[in-house]
Amino acid sequence: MVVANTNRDRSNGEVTKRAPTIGDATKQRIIAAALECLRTNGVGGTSARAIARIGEFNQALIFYHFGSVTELLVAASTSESERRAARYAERLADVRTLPELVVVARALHDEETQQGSVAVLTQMMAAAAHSAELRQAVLDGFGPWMRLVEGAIDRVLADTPYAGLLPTNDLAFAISSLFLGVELVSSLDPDRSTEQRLFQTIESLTNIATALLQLPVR
Amino acid sequence: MVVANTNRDRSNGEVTKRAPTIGDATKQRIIAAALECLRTNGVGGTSARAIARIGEFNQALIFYHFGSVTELLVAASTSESERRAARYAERLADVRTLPELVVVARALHDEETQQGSVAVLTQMMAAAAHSAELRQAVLDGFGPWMRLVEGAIDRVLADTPYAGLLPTNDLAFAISSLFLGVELVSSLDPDRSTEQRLFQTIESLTNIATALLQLPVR
DNA sequence: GTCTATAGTCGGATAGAC
DNA sequence: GTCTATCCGACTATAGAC
Repeated sequence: MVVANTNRDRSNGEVTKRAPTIGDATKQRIIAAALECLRTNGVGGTSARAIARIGEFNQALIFYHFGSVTELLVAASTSESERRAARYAERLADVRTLPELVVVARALHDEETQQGSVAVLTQMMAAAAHSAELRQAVLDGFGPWMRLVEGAIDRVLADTPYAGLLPTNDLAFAISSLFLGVELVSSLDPDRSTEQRLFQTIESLTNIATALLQLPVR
Repeated sequence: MVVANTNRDRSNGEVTKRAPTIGDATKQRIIAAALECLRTNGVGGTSARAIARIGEFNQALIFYHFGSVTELLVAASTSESERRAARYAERLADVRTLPELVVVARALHDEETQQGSVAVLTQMMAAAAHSAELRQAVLDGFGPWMRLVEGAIDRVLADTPYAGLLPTNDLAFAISSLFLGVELVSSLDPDRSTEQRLFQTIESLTNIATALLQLPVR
């Protein structure tokens, strides 16, 4: 994967009337192949040719539709972030207590890991090191995600004496980062024992934490 | 970067008498160039030729000393892990209270980020996706690091009612992962405002947490 | 909008001179 | 132990047929 920049999005011409993320079917197909390529081949093995092989289309299509491989990855990152945000929005919507949050977090973690979207994210972050545009796209993707986490934290704290007293945006950033860190380390571990033990510990400590949350503020 | 495997470590022959990590000067020079290349070019831009250009030595030397680029990265990962462990050992040795731990953590975070070793780690994790050997090396590197964090946590908890009651290995894993996650997200953010705010928040919450730690166990 | 063909560059890895 | 020279495959990106 070598960074390059040429013209972009020739197929859309000057004026875009569609929502930016609902491209035509071909673009979606190319994006899907790019994600699959990142997942299975990594950044180092991700090239226009490798992506085209996976998606079974012609390599030149990538340059026609996206201008360069890097710009395709930017589109793929955005697409992936939206998918993730939608999933978290759905799952976190009903969370109102700490035990619920813990259960949902573990389920999401298992799904994300199993489906390989952690692998994609790792590769995206690595690729981001050499394209400011891609770095921004990946960072922008974290925003909505953290806001969803923050919303869930707000609801969990709503019934406690700490409601409105804690900096929930920092808490959301910390919890999201913790989640990300655990996912990344877990993805290196073949048997995932440490990760499973951590989740068990968290679950068994939840009642203590819940009690702490009911404690009056000094 | 394409994964490959050939013979390894021809220069050491059959019997190794030196400690495994104190290779000769040339090997160290090659490892340093590889790390620099990962930092500045990323996985995608890391090749035998690129590394040799940075270190100003001949490209063939890499294959003579390490057998393949992937095996060079394994050696570089180990070297980097040892460097990190030594640094953390030194800094965490005197930590005995929560406020001390927080101060040291922030200082370490700033140093690691500024020196670009977070960037190297990101690229290593991405590269690890396609070499089981490299994945193991990166994972192994986390072990000593987490044990150092665990030691510090043990000392912090020693003077509290929680001494011996909390699963400090899980705590260490969680805190290390949190640290890693924060570093990775921070490395994407150009102005690092979120990160700095988080550390400020943590510092200002330290006294509350210290008070909580003195609370009797139910 | 999709294809083939091609340009020019860079990659891993080895053989063999010194 | 270090170098030059080389094989050959893979890469990005474009031109131009359909």
